[in-house]
Amino acid sequence: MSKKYKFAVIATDVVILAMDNGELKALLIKMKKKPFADSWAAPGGLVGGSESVDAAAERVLREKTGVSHVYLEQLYTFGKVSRDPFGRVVSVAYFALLPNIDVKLKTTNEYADVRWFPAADLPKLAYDHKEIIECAVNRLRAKLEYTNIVYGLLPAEFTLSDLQKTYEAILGRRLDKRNFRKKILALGLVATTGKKTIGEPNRPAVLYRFKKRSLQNIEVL
Amino acid sequence: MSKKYKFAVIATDVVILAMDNGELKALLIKMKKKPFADSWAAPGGLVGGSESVDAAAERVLREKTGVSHVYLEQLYTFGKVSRDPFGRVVSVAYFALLPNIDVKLKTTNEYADVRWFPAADLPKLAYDHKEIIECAVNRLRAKLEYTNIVYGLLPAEFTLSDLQKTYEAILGRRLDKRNFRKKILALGLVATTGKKTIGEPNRPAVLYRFKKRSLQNIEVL
DNA sequence: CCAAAAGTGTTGAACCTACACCCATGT
DNA sequence: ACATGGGTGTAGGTTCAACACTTTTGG
Repeated sequence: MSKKYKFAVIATDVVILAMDNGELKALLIKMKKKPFADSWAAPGGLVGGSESVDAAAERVLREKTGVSHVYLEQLYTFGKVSRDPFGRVVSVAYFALLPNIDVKLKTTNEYADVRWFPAADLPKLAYDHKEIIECAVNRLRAKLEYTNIVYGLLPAEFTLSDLQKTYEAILGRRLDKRNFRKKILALGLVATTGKKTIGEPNRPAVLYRFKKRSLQNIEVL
Repeated sequence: MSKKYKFAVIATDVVILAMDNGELKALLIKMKKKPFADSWAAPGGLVGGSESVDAAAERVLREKTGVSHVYLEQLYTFGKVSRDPFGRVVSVAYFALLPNIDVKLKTTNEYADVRWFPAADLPKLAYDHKEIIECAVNRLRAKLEYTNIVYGLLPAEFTLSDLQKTYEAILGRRLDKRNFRKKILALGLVATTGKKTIGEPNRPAVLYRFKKRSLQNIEVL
């Protein structure tokens, strides 16, 4: 870590988000090493010398959740000199959206634990990870309003109520059911699958799918 | 530049933008070294070992223009393995907005030339700088619509026509004068100074100022 | 007096918000 | 039968887009 030659360690931290029962959750790992023993943190890792930063973020995501081909976006780069007590580490943060919270959590012996936490109620976090996760949630919240990013948090088929609950959880406010459905259908981002939910103790709901599962800028709400 | 130890060089590139006579311009430097001799590029530099990435961007800006305390925002981090033929360099890009294009350009002997170019009509650029500058202009364009970021491109006192020309140049479309003025005044972001322009061969215009010169999220257009 | 840019209101259309009841299913 | 969430329309207010002429100055 020479000052003279201006080399630095580049790390990536990935804020992994998913909906769980109408609540936005973030995947955190519990650290073993001092000075952050028993602190929680977003999963991260060093960027390899012949690996792009994007590829490193995908790798970290895959190592922790086994998933790939999900929504993954670069968030911000955290470059304060003393953000890591081990030395000069610049972290390029990303956030990932999973369409399903039921992933096998691969708990290596590198970490003491891996768990989902409500994004609105996080434990004490190591490094500047509180700031990073808040940054991710703010970015997601902002993008909900002018893109179709929400597709990243929903499975292939979903009800309009699922969609509305996702919006409400992230925006932190209730939306009017009739106005919401009118707006969503008018935007033409979703199509019915023809199928309906079955086995629930109430009226079956029509299942929809996203016409396109790629990011598009559109006035959503 | 060891693969094993995962060290890398961290650089910062700063896209410096200013309005010039109703046109958005970007400050570029002409390079001397191969393989980019005589190519143009956004000003950049290496991040020092005991310097935050933000501070490095401020330094690069100051070295090229002599200015500080202007709008400066982190843009994106470019981390492809082969983006720089000299070796593994990860670049944290920023963009700066100057309220005035009349700055003394400090042309060191490090570069062959320093000049302003229309952002819509750039020369051949070194590295991935075309992508970086387009990214900056897109970010600026997007933020025009939901923040007061435009203050960064205007001097302390300006006319509503100056403001409108700035919007039009960056958005790339004409705006209706009456609707524009109605909207801007309704937002309450600007106040009159009481002064008027003098010495122009037409009716004097009232000079306005921004009430706050700090970034705020507001539905602007 | 001419050229140039400043300044100023209205109208119709589109959009947004608020709001309450019946429906289909499982238990 | 009852509990649960699914599904549907309208009316009033607000906002937006389109549009042309008069004013004030310098030359």
